[in-house]
Amino acid sequence: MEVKYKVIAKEIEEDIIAGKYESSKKLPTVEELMDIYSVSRSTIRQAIKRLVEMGEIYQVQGSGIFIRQTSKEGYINLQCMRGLGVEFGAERIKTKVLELKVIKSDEEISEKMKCDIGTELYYIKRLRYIDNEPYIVEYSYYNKEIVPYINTEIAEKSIYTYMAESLKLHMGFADKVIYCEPLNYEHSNMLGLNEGEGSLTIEDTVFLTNGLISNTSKVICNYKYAKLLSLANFN
Amino acid sequence: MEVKYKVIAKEIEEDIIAGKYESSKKLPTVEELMDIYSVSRSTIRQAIKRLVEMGEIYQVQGSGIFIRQTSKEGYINLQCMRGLGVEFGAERIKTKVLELKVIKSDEEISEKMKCDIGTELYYIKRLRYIDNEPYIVEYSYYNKEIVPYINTEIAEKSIYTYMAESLKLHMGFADKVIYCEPLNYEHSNMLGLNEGEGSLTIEDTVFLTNGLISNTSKVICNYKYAKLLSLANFN
DNA sequence: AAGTGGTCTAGACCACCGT
DNA sequence: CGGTGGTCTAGACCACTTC
Repeated sequence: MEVKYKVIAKEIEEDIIAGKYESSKKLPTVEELMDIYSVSRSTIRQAIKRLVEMGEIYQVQGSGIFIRQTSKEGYINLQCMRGLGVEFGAERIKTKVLELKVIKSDEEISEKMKCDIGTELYYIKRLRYIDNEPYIVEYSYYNKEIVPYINTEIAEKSIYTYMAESLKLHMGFADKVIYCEPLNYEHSNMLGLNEGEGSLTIEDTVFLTNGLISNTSKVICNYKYAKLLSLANFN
Repeated sequence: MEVKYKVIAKEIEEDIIAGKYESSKKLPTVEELMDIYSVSRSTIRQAIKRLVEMGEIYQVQGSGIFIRQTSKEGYINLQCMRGLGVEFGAERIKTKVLELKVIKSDEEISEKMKCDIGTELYYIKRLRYIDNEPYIVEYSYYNKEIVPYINTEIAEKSIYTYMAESLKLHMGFADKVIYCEPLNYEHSNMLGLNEGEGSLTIEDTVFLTNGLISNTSKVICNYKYAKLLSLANFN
């Protein structure tokens, strides 16, 4: 994170959040930013590109760099994986670990996680609350060769934070499949809804930067509270 | 689209689809690609970056560029806006235009489209089928100052194609909010489902490259057929 | 140690927007 | 036409993986 363009992107982002450009909705020009940060054009453009991808700003050729005024409040951001705690603030999220055990991968999971059948996996079932309302039911599998140890205490907090900060794993990217499925009896009970009502469901496959799959999850969301946000581009 | 890095990205993508790297799952090195296309390092890196964003490949520092083996078959891709016809093939999609008229923007829509109250808008309601199964109900509003003319014939095909190719509009990016909502009586009938069942719903706001909003839509999807795909990154 | 991707520089020229 | 972003080049050095 100590590379220049990431630091500059972060500083610009903080300026935006602090309201520095609130009046004009416009950032300094690329040239001005080069002067401000004493770096080359391409470094500025890398920083800007990062902010464009994060949905903070957009660029108009010949005109300038403008602030993108999309409220991200209350939405689960699909572009950038951070975990619920980071997204909403750890104090709003409570987690109950319902099951946590080591299992051996069967054919179906091996297919998804591209691992051998019989590979040891952590299987974790959690119920997570937001502002004390049942929010999601989550089933997840972690490859024990990559994540050698998880206990209840860790699973009650953020497993992603644990993986990144304690295990120093480099998480790279994730595939997410999103669909709607009728709730079964158990899940409807857990979420305080009725059987047969819809659920917003997300299936995640998480890859390390080296391309290995660390975990897969199925997340069943309470449709009353869960809203996702995605920022698309035309190509 | 005639810029070098986009052309190169397209060629590499076609090679991938054609199965050129199927055995190794690995692309040539950046250096080799520079030679192959006779361009500079940064042009190759721009092309590669584009393919990374599209979820085609991933890079591992010190190791190489690898093919990302995610099946995109049958999913609506959230990253890149193309319209259903392009996504699934125009022959699989049929569209029935249920309503098409010019209205004046009220407070609620003006808020969403950041236009003045009273601005003329096209209001279009469509039912779209995939493989002859009812797939989505769509309500959309187009700013008439930007899209001055739409008729039923156009709305039966792809409005996006019309905007890009006939009107030469430069579509830039879009916000998408995704949630699940119980179907009302009318929509359940239209989709051949039961009232109260869930629906996967997407609210789109589409921006031109200059930051103006051309249209907003609410798309109610048949949960039995609609699956979305999103590719996330850790930052 | 060799190979390969990641960051950064300095500079040139092009394309588009607004006055 | 001046201002501003978009593309491209050539080259240097760093960081990580692999052997």
